[in-house]
Amino acid sequence: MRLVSRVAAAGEYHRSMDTPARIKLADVAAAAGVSVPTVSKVVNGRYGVSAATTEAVQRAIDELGYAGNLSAAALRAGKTQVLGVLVAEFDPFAAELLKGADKAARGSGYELLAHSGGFTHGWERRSLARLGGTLIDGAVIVTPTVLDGDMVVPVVAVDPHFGPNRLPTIDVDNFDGTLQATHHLIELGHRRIGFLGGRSELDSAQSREGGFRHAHAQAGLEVDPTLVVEARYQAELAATITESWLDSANPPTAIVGANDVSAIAAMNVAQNRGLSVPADLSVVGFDDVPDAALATPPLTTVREPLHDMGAAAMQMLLDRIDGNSTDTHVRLPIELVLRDSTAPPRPGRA
Amino acid sequence: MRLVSRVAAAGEYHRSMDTPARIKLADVAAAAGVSVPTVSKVVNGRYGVSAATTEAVQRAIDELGYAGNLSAAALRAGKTQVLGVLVAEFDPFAAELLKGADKAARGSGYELLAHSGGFTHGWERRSLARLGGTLIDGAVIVTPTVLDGDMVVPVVAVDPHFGPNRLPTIDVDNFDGTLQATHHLIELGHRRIGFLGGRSELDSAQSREGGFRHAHAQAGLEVDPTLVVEARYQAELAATITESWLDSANPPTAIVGANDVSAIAAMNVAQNRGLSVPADLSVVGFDDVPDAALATPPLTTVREPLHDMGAAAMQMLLDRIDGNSTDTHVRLPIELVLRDSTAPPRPGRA
DNA sequence: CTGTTAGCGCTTTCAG
DNA sequence: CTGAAAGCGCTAACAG
Repeated sequence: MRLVSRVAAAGEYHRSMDTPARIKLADVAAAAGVSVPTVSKVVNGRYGVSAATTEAVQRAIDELGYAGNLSAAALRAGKTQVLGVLVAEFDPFAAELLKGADKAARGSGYELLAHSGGFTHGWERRSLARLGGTLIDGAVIVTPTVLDGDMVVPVVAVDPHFGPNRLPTIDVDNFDGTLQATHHLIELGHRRIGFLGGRSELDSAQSREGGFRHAHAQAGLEVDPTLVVEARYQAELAATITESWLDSANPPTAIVGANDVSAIAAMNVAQNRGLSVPADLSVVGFDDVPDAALATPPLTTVREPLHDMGAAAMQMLLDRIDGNSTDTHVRLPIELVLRDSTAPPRPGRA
Repeated sequence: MRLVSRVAAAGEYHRSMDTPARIKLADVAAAAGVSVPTVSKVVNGRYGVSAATTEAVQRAIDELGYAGNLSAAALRAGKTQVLGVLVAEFDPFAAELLKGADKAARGSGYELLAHSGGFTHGWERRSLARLGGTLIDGAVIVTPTVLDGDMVVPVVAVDPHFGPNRLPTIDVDNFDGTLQATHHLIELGHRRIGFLGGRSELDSAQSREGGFRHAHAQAGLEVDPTLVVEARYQAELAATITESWLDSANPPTAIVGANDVSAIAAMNVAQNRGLSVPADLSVVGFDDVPDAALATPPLTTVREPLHDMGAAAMQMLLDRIDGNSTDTHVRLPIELVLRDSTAPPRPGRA
């Protein structure tokens, strides 16, 4: 007997040295002299507890600093008043969306949890399965690549890489983006324009190429097939393709990148060859990531309203959860941001 | 017997209509023809499972797309291989830190969960209590104001508003920041410089005021007591104070804001009075939030390396968890970013 | 109004 | 090597 209690005391002493005891419902119940379920009712504001008891429990809660255990509550109740924003990684794109989503969620009665699922294939599905249904009551998923069928919880996708037909979606008019960008170059006088395409299996990439082609058609221009190559949104590929174009007998005077990364890579290649951007080569990007404005020269590009997209996605999720949802697709406007990487072609080279 | 199975079948059918069945360990076990604990062992890579069984289980997992339930696992095991970044809200400051933390966590074997606790007093403690110990194995807390004593899980604070003595901390040299900013103004020729102070109860605010004063001392200059006023990091207060300074008989020719918000408010006040910034009034801020660069004119300010701070905090947390931790305080360098809101004072007014 | 009972999905002994 | 039993902290029924 004596021994046991001394051991216990030692254990507690040790614990208080590093990790203090996590106070739980049972501790509060003991302190208030009531049962565990009663405390639970008070915590969750359920009816059927006397004012006196409520007050006693509340005092115990405050004194002990009880804050609950999300995992346990989630597991049991199946809902949590927490919404998730699921991303592959916290990159600039995702961070911006997150800010918008946070703002939209404010005051909704839901807390926000953002989760980065890593780069592995199928992160969308895995994150959703691991968190959905217990930890989070719904999710905004950012740029999912694969995600089919019914979900365990309400889900809204932002800029999914597979048309807006499968999931409630927030996206931008990718077609219109490259349309404007290409139109801008044509208006400056460019006639040979290269297109560094995205990942052709993705919906967004196809739309962006479509806009590029349509701008040419509108202007009565032919698209040289050798000037439309798939750079798969990657810097290295974009650089290689740009090299080969500039090596050719009849190089383009301007390039449209399907994303900023490709466009910036193209600028670098040109500049490393002693060419001037935009005097010798004009370049336009897509996305307007922070790097675009910081590039030398600052990159003309198509801006997506990231902040608004995050807010719109969260709002749509909230609507779906409340049940008063009708929208299934919101498309936000893009905007061509003119900076210093575009100019008329050199005389005689157009 | 017969009845029971028909009821079950009906239940499953109905469920597949809206929310598909959440597959659990038991489902996998049934499919693989083994017990639940055996599947658990396979999932967690424990020893003591035959190769044949492992393979069968693995196949069932893949087929069913099992992904586990974080809440349940957390509740039982007490650890999750997930680390948290706790913030009051996902503002630009927090988003930037998050990116850095994400990068540092990559490849560590931990996933990242970011949580915005809202604006309520004591969000730091509540978020930590709700998530700590079950959902997350450790946390980086951004700009906590109150947080004492021992924590339930390893914790690292970023830019806490109370000296670096209580928690492992990542911060910047606030003193050096305003020192450099003020020195810059003095070098330009300014002699009457106003200081829009922060919240004086906070450690960071005191250091920033200290740097301001020290720069004067170094230059052999007196600080006019009427030119050091507490704006509490708030735009409205900063505006009011600036108004009164500009109304005075001997107004300052330059202003140092304890944060960018104050500085930008001061610029607006001056410009609304028809004064030119920087010709009539030079202004310097602190933080380098995105608004600073976008202000008119772009604000000269003290930049904190947010990205690096997030990464350093995560690294410190990882070290603490691994036990091979020695550092308890890392201080990152600030940098004075010269933009267009500072210039020499008008001749004869210095 | 309060407490007892049961169980969410998972992991951990510990028998077999 | 495998399964049966117990329980993490909490909440939803129900009984008292």
